[in-house]
Amino acid sequence: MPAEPKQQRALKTRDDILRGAALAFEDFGYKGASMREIAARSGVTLGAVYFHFAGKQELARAVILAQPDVMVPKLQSVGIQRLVDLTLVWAHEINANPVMRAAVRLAVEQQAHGIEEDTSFQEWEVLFRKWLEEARDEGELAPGASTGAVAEFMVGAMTGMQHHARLTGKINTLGDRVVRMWQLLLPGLTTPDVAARLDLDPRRGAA
Amino acid sequence: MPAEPKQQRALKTRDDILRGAALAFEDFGYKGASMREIAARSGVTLGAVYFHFAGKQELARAVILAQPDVMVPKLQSVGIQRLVDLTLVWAHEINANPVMRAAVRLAVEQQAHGIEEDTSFQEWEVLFRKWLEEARDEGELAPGASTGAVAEFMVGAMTGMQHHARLTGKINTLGDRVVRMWQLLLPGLTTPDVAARLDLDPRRGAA
DNA sequence: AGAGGAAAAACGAACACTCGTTATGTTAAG
DNA sequence: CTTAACATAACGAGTGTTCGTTTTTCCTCT
Repeated sequence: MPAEPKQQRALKTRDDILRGAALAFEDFGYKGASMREIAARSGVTLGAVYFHFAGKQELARAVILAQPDVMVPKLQSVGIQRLVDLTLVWAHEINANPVMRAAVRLAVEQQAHGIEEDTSFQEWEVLFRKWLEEARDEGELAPGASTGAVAEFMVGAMTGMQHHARLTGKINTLGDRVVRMWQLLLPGLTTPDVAARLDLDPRRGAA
Repeated sequence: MPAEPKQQRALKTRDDILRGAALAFEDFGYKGASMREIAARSGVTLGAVYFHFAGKQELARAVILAQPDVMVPKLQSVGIQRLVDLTLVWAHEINANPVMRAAVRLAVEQQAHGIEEDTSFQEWEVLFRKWLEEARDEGELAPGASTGAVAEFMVGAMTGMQHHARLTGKINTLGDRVVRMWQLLLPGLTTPDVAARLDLDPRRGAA
């Protein structure tokens, strides 16, 4: 951030740029989205973009960091139901918020462009394992389930599902796909009675 | 292919270029890999690259088409075991063959660059469902399982796992991850006795 | 209240560079 | 000597970024 904004219109255009950048990054990826395309989609000129952001890298990082941490709160459920709700909220947010979609794509493409900021992968994995262990403490998990391995697999599966849904153009089916994932996973993850009383309605994602 | 090769050394350099292109595409993606980088990694100059390939698009398509269809044969197993073996061979091939890794990345990135050639997604999904239905015909599947939904999920999960393993730098753990996927999926997919007699050794991937 | 001015914000042209591609030159094989 | 196989150099378009300029906003002083 080369300048702390001191006028309200600055914040407005800064937001416009962030949204425009998200749209461009989502469509073309980091390398494919040009600063001119970003400026065009933001409704501003190149100079304005460089007034608010130091360069392309920081713009991408700003998009990644703009994904709200709103995901975690708002959920008063506990145990596995909380884990389910987390994925449903994630699915809902993905196809409601373009900034979130761009952030996921950028985080996945990252590696070479010095963004680092693992932000999504290890963070999600840690979060998943945390709730899994809480579920195990409440006796909801099947005896053989390893929380680390399950969390690792779920993070990969979720990003893969998002990828698959985006490429096939059916991003709006993400919620249903998440539900089907749970229907497949639950028998091996928990006891039948726990699985039976879980609420798998994708509409739980809209908090 | 702008020229059918008429000398043997031409075939050698053509292979060098294909391998160099695969390495570059794997590291930087389609847009990020420059023709100069490809030429450098191939040990030749730009002119040689353009003598053997018409352009970047065709070079990428050649890399994709170079992935051997060796996956399907060599497996004399049937039913779900065959499906398991298919994923294990895939995992083994991924971290043994750089051309395969590049092909997967290119196929996943495709979309905008006019490569099309879906080659991986719908094809894999069709293949998976085919073996799933064969497994159901042999009575190995649990009554509630939908072959279409399972195949769709597995394709997404597999590409997601590959992505996750590559980003975290642990591509060699792919086989173990595939095994853990099956351990999670099988309880909800088949009957306990069928699951018990399956062989999940990742070394089955090395045909 | 209203003119003056400084700083903030946005503009737009230009720079240095890399890109994919092509044209031309040079070497090796038959 | 002819042509295939490669090397070298250049072109035009597009890239990220910089910079001088203009416009807008806000604060001050009479």
